[in-house]
Amino acid sequence: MILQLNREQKTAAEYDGGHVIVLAGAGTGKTSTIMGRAVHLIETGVDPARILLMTFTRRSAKEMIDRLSVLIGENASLVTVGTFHHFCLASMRRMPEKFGIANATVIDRDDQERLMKIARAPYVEKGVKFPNANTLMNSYSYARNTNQPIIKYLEKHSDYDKPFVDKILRVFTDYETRKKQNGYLDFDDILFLFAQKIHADSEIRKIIKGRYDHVLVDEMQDTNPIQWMILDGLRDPPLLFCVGDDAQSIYAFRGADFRNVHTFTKRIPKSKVLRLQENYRSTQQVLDLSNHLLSESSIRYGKKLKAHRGPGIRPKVIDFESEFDEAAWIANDLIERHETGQAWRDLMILTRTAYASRTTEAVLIEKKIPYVFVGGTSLLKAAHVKDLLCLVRCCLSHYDELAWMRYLTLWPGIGDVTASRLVDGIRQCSSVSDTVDLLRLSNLDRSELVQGIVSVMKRTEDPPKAVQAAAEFLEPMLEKRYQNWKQRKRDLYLMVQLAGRHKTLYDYLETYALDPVHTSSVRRKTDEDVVTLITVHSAKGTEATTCYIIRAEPGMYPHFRSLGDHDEEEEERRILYVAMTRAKDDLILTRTMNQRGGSVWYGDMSGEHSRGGTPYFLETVPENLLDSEIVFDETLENWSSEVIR
DNA sequence: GAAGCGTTATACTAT
DNA sequence: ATAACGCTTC
Repeated sequence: MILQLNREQKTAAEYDGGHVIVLAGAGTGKTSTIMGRAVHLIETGVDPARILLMTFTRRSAKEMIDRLSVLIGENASLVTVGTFHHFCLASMRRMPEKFGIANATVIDRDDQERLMKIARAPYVEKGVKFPNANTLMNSYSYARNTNQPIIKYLEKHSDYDKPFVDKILRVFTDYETRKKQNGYLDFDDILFLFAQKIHADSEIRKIIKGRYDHVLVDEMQDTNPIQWMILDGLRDPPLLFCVGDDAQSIYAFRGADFRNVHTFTKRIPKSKVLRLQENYRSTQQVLDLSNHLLSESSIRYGKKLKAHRGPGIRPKVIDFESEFDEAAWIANDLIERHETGQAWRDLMILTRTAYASRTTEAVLIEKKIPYVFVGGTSLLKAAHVKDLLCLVRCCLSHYDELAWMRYLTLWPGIGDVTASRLVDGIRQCSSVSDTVDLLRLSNLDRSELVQGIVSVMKRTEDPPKAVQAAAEFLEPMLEKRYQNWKQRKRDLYLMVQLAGRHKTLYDYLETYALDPVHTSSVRRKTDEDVVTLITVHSAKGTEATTCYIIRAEPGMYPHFRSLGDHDEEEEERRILYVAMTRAKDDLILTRTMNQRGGSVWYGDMSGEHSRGGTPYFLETVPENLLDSEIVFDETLENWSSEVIR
């Protein structure tokens, strides 16, 4: 297959004057240019194994791999492609002793939060407000990703007094201690440890740098300071080829700063800026609306997307009384379009939050419209799958506190208190078989509890057998616990199947901690003709002929939680911009009169005012850019809230 | 009084 | 799906 590149893209792909940043607007062929770069390098004699390609999301990593293998065949598998986290962890696993991670277990966001909850518990007093585990985790993670002392962050981003800040700092210290005791590695540790070593240890730096000649980076605008440190440590001799768009920076909550792409040439000596400006994806009217949105910002993005494809159809906004009406209308519209010849896969529904799409999803199911949900909860986060995996984890280590807590509390009669007492004992053991003896001797009248452990332990050498044993053992108990057991049971046996792809249980658990499998993506084949229901964050880099942006009402864009913080409000603008620029031909925004919208959150009642200027992004759109329509519910079927349950 | 359990309100984005 | 809270049980 041949890659068609325009002049701008070709210049970028074939640039050979050193480090380079390519500023590429939405739809200007970013991915194609990166692909073009890789192909060009290989054609001019670069060993594919000496190319490293880093992305931010698993989704784009997968897309890169797929496209690369179409373009260059077998050579594609020699190129290192992955997310920053994936690359760092894999590099560290190649020399685990040097990084001190020989026995470490990677924990996901869910486990981090549980651990934080445990660390937080002793500091909670009745009647005294204290940030919840999720909030604490966010602050802590943000501070680490931006490489600043947590105390500095708290002083700047909160109005807590000193004793309160001290208390929070103690929680974080406890969290660190517990993490170390358990041998856990959280997502931030993966980047942090790697960044630290590559800077502090010249021997390690030499080894890792020595593996590559070229480092290609996608979505550069989403790099946070730690990721910058990593790139900094990887360059010279490897050359950087970074691609990004300031207007599409939507990961500030993870420490990214869109200004990074502007300061690139200052930070990296002898580097160059190239631009891609021609949009191939959308029609001009879609871009006019998107351009307008950016033009109202206080930030100058210096960007005006020009369509290569001509004027097209004007975007429209439709108002509904309720989210049920909205969902019903969308379902009807999808069916209509499908009947008139559009493939399901050409239709995409974009949502600001996973939660806000619940109603729409329910109607898609009800109307039997085939769809995939991308973003939000993964299979691995589902309670019953966690139950299964915690039993497997217990069998691998007696000091995995989180796994033991979960497994023990599954049993009737064992709550948090009893479980944590038992865990204290278990952690004193020297092995899992020791633990089995301990549990046998303890005066619990729960001898079945031990049977599960023993039965999985016998099979630890054979991952699918071990996972199957765990599933069979837990089934009777979980069946009573969960309502829609038939569906959930399938997930468990899916996990058994997946175990077949791994040689060891350690490998199995680590793979899915970093790359959680999403229910929908496993249940459906990738090329199936289905509608995509997707969070805007996950949708970056994708496109569809017809796009619906649902719940595009006040309170969503900008999201009400960002109100009052100018930078956050502007990030919300970029989120809507990303959503709009996904559409090729048809852009449809839908709104509801939901509680969160209207004056409640923007007006006097809540007391919250936007200080950033524009309170709601679609308030001030000129008529010639956006058609508008109101749909009353007589025209739709009535949807009761019972449908949702 | 401690421990477990059921009820109710509430929910942003992702490696 | 989970946190916080009040209620029941031992």
